[in-house]
Amino acid sequence: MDRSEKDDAERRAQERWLEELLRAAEDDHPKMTDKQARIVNAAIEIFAEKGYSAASTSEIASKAGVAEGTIFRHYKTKKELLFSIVSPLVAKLVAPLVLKDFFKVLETPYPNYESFLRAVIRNRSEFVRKHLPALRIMLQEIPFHPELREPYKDVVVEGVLPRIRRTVERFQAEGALRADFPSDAVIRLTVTSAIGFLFVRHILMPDYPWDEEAETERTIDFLMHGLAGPRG
Amino acid sequence: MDRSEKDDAERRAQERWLEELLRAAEDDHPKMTDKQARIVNAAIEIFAEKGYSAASTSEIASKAGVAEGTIFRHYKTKKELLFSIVSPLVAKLVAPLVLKDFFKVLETPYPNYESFLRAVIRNRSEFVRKHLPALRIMLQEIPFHPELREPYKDVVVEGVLPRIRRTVERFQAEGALRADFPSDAVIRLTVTSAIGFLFVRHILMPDYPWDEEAETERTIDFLMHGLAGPRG
Amino acid sequence: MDRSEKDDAERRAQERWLEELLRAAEDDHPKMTDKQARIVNAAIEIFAEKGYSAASTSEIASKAGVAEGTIFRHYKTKKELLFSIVSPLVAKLVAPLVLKDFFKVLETPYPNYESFLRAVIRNRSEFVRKHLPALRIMLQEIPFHPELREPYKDVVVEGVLPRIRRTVERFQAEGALRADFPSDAVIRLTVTSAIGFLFVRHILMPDYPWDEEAETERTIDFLMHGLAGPRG
Amino acid sequence: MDRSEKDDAERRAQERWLEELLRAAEDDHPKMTDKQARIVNAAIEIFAEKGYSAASTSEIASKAGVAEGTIFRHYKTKKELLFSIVSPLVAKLVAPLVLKDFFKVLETPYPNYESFLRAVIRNRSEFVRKHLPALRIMLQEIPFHPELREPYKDVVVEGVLPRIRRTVERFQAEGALRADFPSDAVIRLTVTSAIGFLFVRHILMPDYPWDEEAETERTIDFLMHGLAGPRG
DNA sequence: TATGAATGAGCCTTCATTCAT
DNA sequence: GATGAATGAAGGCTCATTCAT
Repeated sequence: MDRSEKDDAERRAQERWLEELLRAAEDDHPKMTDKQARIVNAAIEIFAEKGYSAASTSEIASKAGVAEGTIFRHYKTKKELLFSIVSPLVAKLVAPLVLKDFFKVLETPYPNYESFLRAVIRNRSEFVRKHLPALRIMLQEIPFHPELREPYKDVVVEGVLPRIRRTVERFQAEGALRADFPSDAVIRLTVTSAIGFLFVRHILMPDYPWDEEAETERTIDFLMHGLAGPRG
Repeated sequence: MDRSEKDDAERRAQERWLEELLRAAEDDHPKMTDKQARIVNAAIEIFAEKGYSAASTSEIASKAGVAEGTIFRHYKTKKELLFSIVSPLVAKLVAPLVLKDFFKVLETPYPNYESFLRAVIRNRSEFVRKHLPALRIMLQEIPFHPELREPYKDVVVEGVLPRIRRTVERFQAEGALRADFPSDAVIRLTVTSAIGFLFVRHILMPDYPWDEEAETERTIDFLMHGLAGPRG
Repeated sequence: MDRSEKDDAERRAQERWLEELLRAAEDDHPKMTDKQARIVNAAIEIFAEKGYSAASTSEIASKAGVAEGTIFRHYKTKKELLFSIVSPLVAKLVAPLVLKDFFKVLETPYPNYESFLRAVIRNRSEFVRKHLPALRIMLQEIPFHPELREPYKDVVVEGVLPRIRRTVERFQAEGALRADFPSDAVIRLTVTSAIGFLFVRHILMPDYPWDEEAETERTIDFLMHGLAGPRG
Repeated sequence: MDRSEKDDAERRAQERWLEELLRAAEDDHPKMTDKQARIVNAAIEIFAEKGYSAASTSEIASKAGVAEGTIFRHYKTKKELLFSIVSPLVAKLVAPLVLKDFFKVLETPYPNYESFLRAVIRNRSEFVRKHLPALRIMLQEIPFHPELREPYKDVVVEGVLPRIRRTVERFQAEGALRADFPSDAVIRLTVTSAIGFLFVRHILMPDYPWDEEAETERTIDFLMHGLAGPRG
């Protein structure tokens, strides 16, 4: 009992620490004039509502309560306005993955896939809630703007993925995750389950009376059972 | 042995039957003139490539090798052209769900969640491969066109979902699926895992050297373990 | 008497022949629709009146009696419209200079700088009268559009000028033109006098009651006296 | 010999005196703040490079290193800035013509068309070199701004021209200039030859390796031969 | 006096749609 | 049915000009 209580405490500590870490990687919002902020907010609203291409700068201007020319004083083009919204978001999504400390938690004496998932899912859920409209825009526009993906492609494929793969393989070797799946499959199933949850929760059915805590736990429980190793 | 062999045969029969059923619900292609077909194909290509709003009818016309006016002889508006592509697709996606026979398989003497998943996933994978560009367009445009969702909303929420829920709950009652999850959670996890697989397989990483058969089985295995009941 | 009468006849024949030659190099006007012609005419009028940059396509459209969009069906950009007016004009100005036969007249048994000048000045005067507004535009815009000059630069500098130089030098050697000037100076004085006349006549003071015939002769007479060699 | 030496001395004196006179009519440059001077210089550069209409005040401001608003503190409008550059130039070009003393030289005991031309051409050549970019602008914009010409029209047509005409006619009567040309033709040929030289020298081919002294003399020699009277 | 953010009219250009042939 | 010239509204963007600081 003593032992597992201590473990639990450890795990909770881990989770808190990771959430801290993730949260820390997010604050920025450079100084903006009042007008600029209104432009960005109006743009987010309208891009989210009708899509980037179908949104007109004149509509954005009038919703922001500024002259159309004012938009172009702050952003050279409509596209630059879009990118000013989406780029930092993509950056913030990738940021934690490249933090030196991000995966370190899994190398602690009490490594724990479950705690890790919990921390990440919670944090990302908060993140999604906070940036929902801009994320909608990002999902819509990323397919049409390679410039948004390009800078991160190599980082993810060559930097992040191998690290995750190694981590997963260690868990598999230790018997914590099933070893009959290639590590890539484990990653895929983990990620789609987590993102699937966030997508359904925040985008597909945001108005469903979610018990977020419970649903998060269920998703994790489902994942852990689905991926459990002999020891799991 | 005899028993399980018989069961296996049954299951395979079920799967085949369901795949037949799903496939049968798909053939249509109303009579189109050659020109019309070229217009639609060009539109699919260009909508997929740059999005509906950013695509121009003149570009579609020239890719289709017809005059611009010809498009408007067949489709009153650009939007009607979009809908002529996307609407039948949405219909075909919903169609099997409302087939009287679709869930009947689950009421047979050898009900089997796993077989059911296998049949559905395989069929949808084939479906996605066949309609990939149009599905891309659908995913892009559905958020901006309630008219595309509206006709199916009630059917799904009031017709399909309750039926699935009942089915899942029967499996839970029988101990085939875990009963500690609400049926909605079971459905959500099932659907997001399946769709997640199809999305990664066909849209996110279509060029990855997939072993489709194996990956499908892994996804099902993962799901079954994640959702296994005491008997599972 | 006989002799000089015969010479005179020869010279007149030469002049007629050269004028023919110059005139022949000019007819084109590719097929244009009525609308296109109206657009071009309106553009010429307005470009001439207020300059290319200060002219607006909407004004051109309304003067041409067409919709603004119609302009851009025929000319991709406003600049292309400008060039469609000016480019052929520059071409036509250079064209005679590169004709094989153009300077041949000066190699005939009765070479005659004077006749040559007369033919050229008369023809160019007619040319200017015919294309006055477009020439105005050309003069205005050529400094700002190297693309208009570039194609002819080498042709003139390497092809035409040396030929003129040789011709002038032959006249100088024969004593028909003064030999104490470099050939380049002779050319410069000839050209500026001729163009100066055309400029004053058609652009600077088009409303002055010119006796064109007399003034042309005076210009030639002035030139011939100014450039006369010992034999002249 | 004595006589002609004395004449030559007279002539050189005349030339020097006239050049003095012309030069004296030019100094002005009203007091300008440093900023204003930078604005004007930047404007000259940019107007000359791309034309008045195509130049933007913001580009001028940034080249001048001042804020955009600063331009409008000194010049109510962009046009006023243009005029502040061009108007004084036009004035300076006309100024010598209306000087009481300007033609007086021609009424001295040793009147001399040639000396007069030499003095004027030299002076204007210096003038052009000094004000080249602004002169370019003037040439470009004068056709579009009657306000620039208007104030001088009457002065020139009614004041200056008749005086020149009288002078020329006196030379003709004296046999110094050919009398078979109307005085207007003599004036035209003189002016276009002189301006033609300056134009070719400074604008059309500023990079040609001019021997300015020799070329000026040739131009004058050419003019004098072309216009020589029986006595010339 | 100097600034530069803000303005909004107006520019060039695109585009869905119409219609005479 | 098919064409493609013509349309004109609307779009993104520029620019001379104003004004609070």
